[in-house]
Amino acid sequence: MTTKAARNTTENVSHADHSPGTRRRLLDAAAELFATRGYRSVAVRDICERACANVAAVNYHFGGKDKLHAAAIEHARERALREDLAPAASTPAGPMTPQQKLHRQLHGMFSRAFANGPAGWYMQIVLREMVDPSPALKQTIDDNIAPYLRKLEAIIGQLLRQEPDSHAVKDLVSCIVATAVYFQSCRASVEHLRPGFAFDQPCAERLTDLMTAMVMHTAAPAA
Amino acid sequence: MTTKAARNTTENVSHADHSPGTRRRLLDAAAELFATRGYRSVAVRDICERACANVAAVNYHFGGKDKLHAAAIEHARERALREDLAPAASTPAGPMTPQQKLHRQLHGMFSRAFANGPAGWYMQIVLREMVDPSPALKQTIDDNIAPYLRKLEAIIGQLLRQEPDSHAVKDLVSCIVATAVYFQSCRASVEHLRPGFAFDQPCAERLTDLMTAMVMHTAAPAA
DNA sequence: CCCGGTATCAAAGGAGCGTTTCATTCAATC
DNA sequence: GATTGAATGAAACGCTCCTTTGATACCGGG
Repeated sequence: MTTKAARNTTENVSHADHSPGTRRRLLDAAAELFATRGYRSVAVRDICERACANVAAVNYHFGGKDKLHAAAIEHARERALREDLAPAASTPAGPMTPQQKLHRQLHGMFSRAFANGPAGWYMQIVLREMVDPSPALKQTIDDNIAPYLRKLEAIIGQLLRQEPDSHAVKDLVSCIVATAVYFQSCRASVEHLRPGFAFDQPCAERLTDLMTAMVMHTAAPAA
Repeated sequence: MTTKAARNTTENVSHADHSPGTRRRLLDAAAELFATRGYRSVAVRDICERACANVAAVNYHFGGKDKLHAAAIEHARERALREDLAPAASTPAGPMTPQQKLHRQLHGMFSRAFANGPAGWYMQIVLREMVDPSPALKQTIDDNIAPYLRKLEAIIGQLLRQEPDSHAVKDLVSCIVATAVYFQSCRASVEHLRPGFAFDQPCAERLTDLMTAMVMHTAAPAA
């Protein structure tokens, strides 16, 4: 921290271009590995090997594995915003029905959860965090998960004509999140239980439709 | 040190207390800890401390942590069969509708997942295994999970009038299992996201009904 | 009383991992 | 050219954890 403060006083421009890339490479490697394997399963040595950096670099640039994890989340979030999967669908122009809003939210979640490459890292890290918590679990939840779930609760509460914090609404949201978490964190089990299961975008569409239909049917059940 | 102190003060008593047998105490302690914290998070020392046994006892009696885990699953399975939660409901006398069968299966799963005490250990260990695999993941799946899921697939396939190995059926089963896994393995996250959420039997009933309704509505959707 | 197998115990071995140390390289500054 | 501080690299430290070792206590059969 003293080094960073000294750097900022002398050269306040940007530390991004001053760092010869090691910091950035560490963030990319960390985001990818944390997304695919979770916090505990990834060793600092793994990240440094992939980033072609020395093991001491993590502590030098970030101050520890936990700090790197937090920084990787923010890094992945920015990358996801920049190179989004479906930027075209971001302006549907016009008011959406609650069902459309729901489908849109769920599609955003599942398509990112099943994405390959940097665009999916953020969602995948955050989903992993729920089953394999880092030391900053509560912070991650408050900053990244809770806001998203509140949006879902609002939409589903509207559809069900119930309070967004009722058990009925929150149970549905939990079921949706659970499904995303499951395919993210139980990949080995799913591959053994459902050989040939494809973790791809068509699958994401299928699950999006299933979850949307589940909510809609719960809101307006059959006779 | 607490262990040592406790043992020093009650040396002879502890020895006489060995009546249940070290092996049995290890199995109980292992099953409970594996059920609540998963394979990796539980240290052999934790199990031995709870079982009032020496750390070497695990390797002496079982041959390693992984073997103890496998034995604990079998031990928990037998205990669950012996002191079941709802033995009364085991003889409903008469043919059941597919919906009744489904509700019964799901209630068995969720009530055990939310149970306190030995009756829930087996289900909880097996659900944990999916997100926190032990070295014998595939064996555990084949022996304990896959048969159960095939039953669910048969019932749901019948309800949906689709092949039990179709995506539609298997996706529904995955969603159900995902929900059980979620509340089992994301307890810390759930407690932070839903303060006051009760991991009790009424909650198990609620989720059972929700999952049953979800399948029924998918089988016969509203107009 | 001795003896051999069983069970337990304290202690240490050995591996993996996060972190630290310290020497060195490099670029900018004076 | 010397100096300064950031950045890197190799090695090691400290810790946790699973496992092993060798000694010891117990106990039924010679």
